[in-house]
Parts: sequence; structure tokens; C-alpha cells
Amino acid sequence: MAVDQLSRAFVALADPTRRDIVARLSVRDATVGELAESYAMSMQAVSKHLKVLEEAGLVSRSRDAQRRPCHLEPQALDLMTSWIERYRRRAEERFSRLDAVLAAMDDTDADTTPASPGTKADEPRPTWAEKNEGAPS
Amino acid sequence: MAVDQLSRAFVALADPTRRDIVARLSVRDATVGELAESYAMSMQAVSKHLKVLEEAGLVSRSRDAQRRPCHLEPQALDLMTSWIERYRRRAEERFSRLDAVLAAMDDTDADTTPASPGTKADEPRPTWAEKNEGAPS
DNA sequence: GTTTTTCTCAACCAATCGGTTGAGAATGAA
DNA sequence: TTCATTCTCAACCGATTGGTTGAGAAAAAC
Repeated sequence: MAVDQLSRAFVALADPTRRDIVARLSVRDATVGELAESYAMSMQAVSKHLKVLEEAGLVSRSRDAQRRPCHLEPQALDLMTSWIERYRRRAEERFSRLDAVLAAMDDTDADTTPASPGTKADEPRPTWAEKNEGAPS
Repeated sequence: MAVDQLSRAFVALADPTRRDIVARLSVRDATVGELAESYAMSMQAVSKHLKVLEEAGLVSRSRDAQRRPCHLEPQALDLMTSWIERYRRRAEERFSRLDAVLAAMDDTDADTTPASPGTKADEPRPTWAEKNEGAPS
């Protein structure tokens, strides 16, 4: 559904079964069959979960005869962490002691206040993140 | 759907609009109406998105007359980061130079190899993570 | 009081999700 | 070739999602 990499990654980890698969693969690679033994669902269902993880870039698969060993790809996790951390850090800075000072700066610095509270944009179109960052979403 | 906090958080950030809302709230609190101006959808839709974020613990809301200012809650982001980082770190350790050594240890150490490749469990029930960690999922 | 502003709730809809079953592709073994 | 193993694809199903519209609650302003 969500076309972008980041959405796919978050969607992928939103399911408990898929998070459990990621946890297992962090220890060692595994085949679809091996993974499927652990869950109360068909191998087809597990295969579907792996497809979601694969399309999110979280898992890659090689070939070993009939088997399709699954391998965790940590870089995809980095992408998520860096997105989250960016905004967490930003939010926490706001609660720091410099809060009042920064707020005062906000009122005069148009770059950090792209859409000031009173200044209502007439049109919706571009996302806030698009207007203000490189590629946050 | 997913009942646990972590699932809710990942579900919440899986939607691009909701990530954009989080990005905006990381800079400053905002009301539903202010947020809704930026998106090509009704205020009701934005209100629904905020409800999802709120139930995930990512956003809290106070009261100011009719207005319901939304406030980002960074701790919920921490929860996600720490889950992701745990398994990313684990996976990356596997690719380190000690890989061969650890693999050899795995074959003898039953604690780090709870379900050895050949040892097939007869029953599915508990998740892998439940059996091997505190509360990973 | 009435009206305005801000927001949520309820009902609805098409699309997607997470599971199922059944068929079959791909590979290695007999 | 035939058979067994491992896995994916396709079709289907009920439940959930992300949006809509319409009605109305809550608070301040008139």
C-alpha cells in the first residue's frame, strides 16, 4: 500500500509475527519451513509475511536447493532508527531549558517557523516535511 | 488491531500523513485544525489519524477552550528505537569477524541456540521472542 | 438565550490485510 | 522418469484501514 521504503518498513514491523521473525533472524538465518514451525499458521502465511519483510528491504533471500534461506538486512533498520531519532531529538530539545529562548527565536526566525501559528496557508498540497526537510517521510 | 504498545506505534508511523504530523509536532504543538490545513483531507480524517497516534502513546492532547492542542511524546519513540536497535546490533554482530567463532559456540551452547537447526519443535505455541527474551515483541 | 468555532462520533464505502485452501513450480533424490 | 521436499502463487474470506459525509458535543462570543 504505502509505496515508499520507510512506510513499508514500519508496516512490516507493525505485525507481531513479523517482529518475531526479525528477532529470530537476528540470531541466525532460517528457511521458511524452519520459521513456520514456530507459528500457529500455515507455511503459506509465513511465506507472505516474509514477502512483506523482503519488500520492505528488511530481509533478503538466497537459494539452497529447494530451500530459501532468509537473512536479516540491518541497513533497513538503520533507516527507521534515523527517522525516529531525528524527531525524538528535536522534540526533546524543545523540553530542554533553552525552550523559552528557542520559542522566542521561533517568533522572529521564519526559517525555523515555516508556517507561523497565525499565518494560515491557503492551500494544502505539499507536506510539512517536504517543505522543511530533505526527505523525512 | 494489534493490542500491544509496540505494534500500535509501528502501525501509527506506517502512514505517511501520520509521520508528517509527528514531524510537525516535533517542532511545536498544534491543534487539529492547524494540522488539517496542510493535508488534502477533512478535519475528521486528521482527527482519526491523531487518535491513532494518541492510542499509540506518541501524542498527547490537552485542552484550551474548544481547541485540543497536540503534543509529541518522545518516550514512545524511545520504545521503538530500543526494539529496533536491539536486533540491528545483534544482526551486525553476526557479520563481524567473530562470526565463525560464535557459530561454533552456537553448535554447543544450548542457551544461545534455543532451537538448534536439527532440533525441530513438535508444537508451535510460544513465540520465539517469548522463549528467548524478556519482552521483545 | 443564540451563534460561532473547534472538534469528535457514527455510519458508510472501497481497498487492503492476515489468514485459509488448493494447485503447481523448482530442485534434488531414487 | 518418477517421487519427495520446499516453497510460491491464486483465489477466496472476514476484519480492519483510511477516507467520506452528516450530526452533534463543548466551549467561548455575541
